Amino acid sequence: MIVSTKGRYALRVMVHFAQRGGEDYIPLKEIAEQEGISQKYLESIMTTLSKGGFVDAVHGKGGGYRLNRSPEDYTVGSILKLTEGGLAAVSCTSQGAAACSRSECCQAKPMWDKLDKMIDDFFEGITIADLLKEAK
Amino acid sequence: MIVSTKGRYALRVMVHFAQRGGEDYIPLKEIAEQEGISQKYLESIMTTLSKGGFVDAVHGKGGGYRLNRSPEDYTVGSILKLTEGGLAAVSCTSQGAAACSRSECCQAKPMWDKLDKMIDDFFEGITIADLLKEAK
DNA sequence: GTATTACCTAGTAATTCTGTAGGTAAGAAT
DNA sequence: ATTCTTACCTACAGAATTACTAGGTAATAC
Repeated sequence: MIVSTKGRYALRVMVHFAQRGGEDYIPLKEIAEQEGISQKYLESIMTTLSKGGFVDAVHGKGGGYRLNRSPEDYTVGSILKLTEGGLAAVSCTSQGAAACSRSECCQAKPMWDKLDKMIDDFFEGITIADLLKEAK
Repeated sequence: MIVSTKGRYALRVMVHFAQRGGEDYIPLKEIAEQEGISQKYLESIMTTLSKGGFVDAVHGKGGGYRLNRSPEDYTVGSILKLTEGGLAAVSCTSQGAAACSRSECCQAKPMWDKLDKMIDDFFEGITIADLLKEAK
C-alpha cells in the first residue's frame, strides 16, 4: 500500500474545501461530520496540513481552516508527500531509510528508482482542481 | 510501501537462479546463504513460488529448486503479484477489499485506477532477463 | 533405513496504521 | 474578565501487517 487513509483523507478534505470555495473558515467539526471522518483523527491531519502551509487556520469562534491558494496550485503529490511522509514504493529508495547494504550491486535498484520517478511525476501532474472536475 | 521484503527477496532469488543458469536444482540452504536471507523466511517464499508454478522443486539429495522457463518469460509483475498478493496502491482498488462506501461518488477513484494501471504496465514490461542486464 | 531435501502449521516480536483521550492555548463574544 | 469556541499538543492503545522463528512431516536419493 503506497497511500494510507491519512493521505486519502487529506485529499478528500482538500477537495472538500475546494468544492465549497469561499473565503470563510470552516471548523474541523463540520468537515469531520460531513466527510464521515473521526474528528480526533482528522485533527492530526489538519494540523499537518496547517503546519505544512497548505491551509490557513484561525482559533476561536468563526475560525477553522481554509485554503490559502487556488485548487490548481495544489498538486496531489505535494499533499501526499506531506501527509504520508514520502511516496517511496520500496524502503530501499525512501529517504532516511537505512541504506541497503546491497545497493551498490543491486540489480533491481534502477527499476525502483524509475518507478519512484514515475509515481512522483504522476502525482505531481494532478491538482486538486483536476480532481474536482471528476465530480458528478 | 508497495513492495515488501517478501516480493523483493523473491525477485532477488529469481535473478539469482537466472544468473547461475543451468539445469541443476539448487537447494534452498545454498541460496539463503549466498543471498544473506534467513533460511526459514526464504522457505515460505520458495514454497509460494513453487506452488505458483514459477519454479520446479524436487525433494531429497541433489534436489532443490530451478526455473522452469527462460528469464525473459518471467515478468516482474507476475512475480510481485504472486508473492505480494497484488499490487494495488490504495486499498480502495485492491481485490477482496471491502468496497469503499464512497466509491460511487469518489472523486479520486479514477486517479487510483489510472495509477494502478500504470504500475501494472510498468512491472509487466520488465522481465527477469531485463534485470540481469543491469548487472555490473 | 538414513541422510537430504522440500513442505506444512503455528507462533511471535517488531512495526505501522488508525485511531482515542485528555488537556492547553488562542481568539471572539459577552 | 469570563466564557465559549475553536485550533494545537502529548501520550496512549487496539488492530493489522510485516518479517521472521520453531518444530515437525513427507518425499526422494543413496
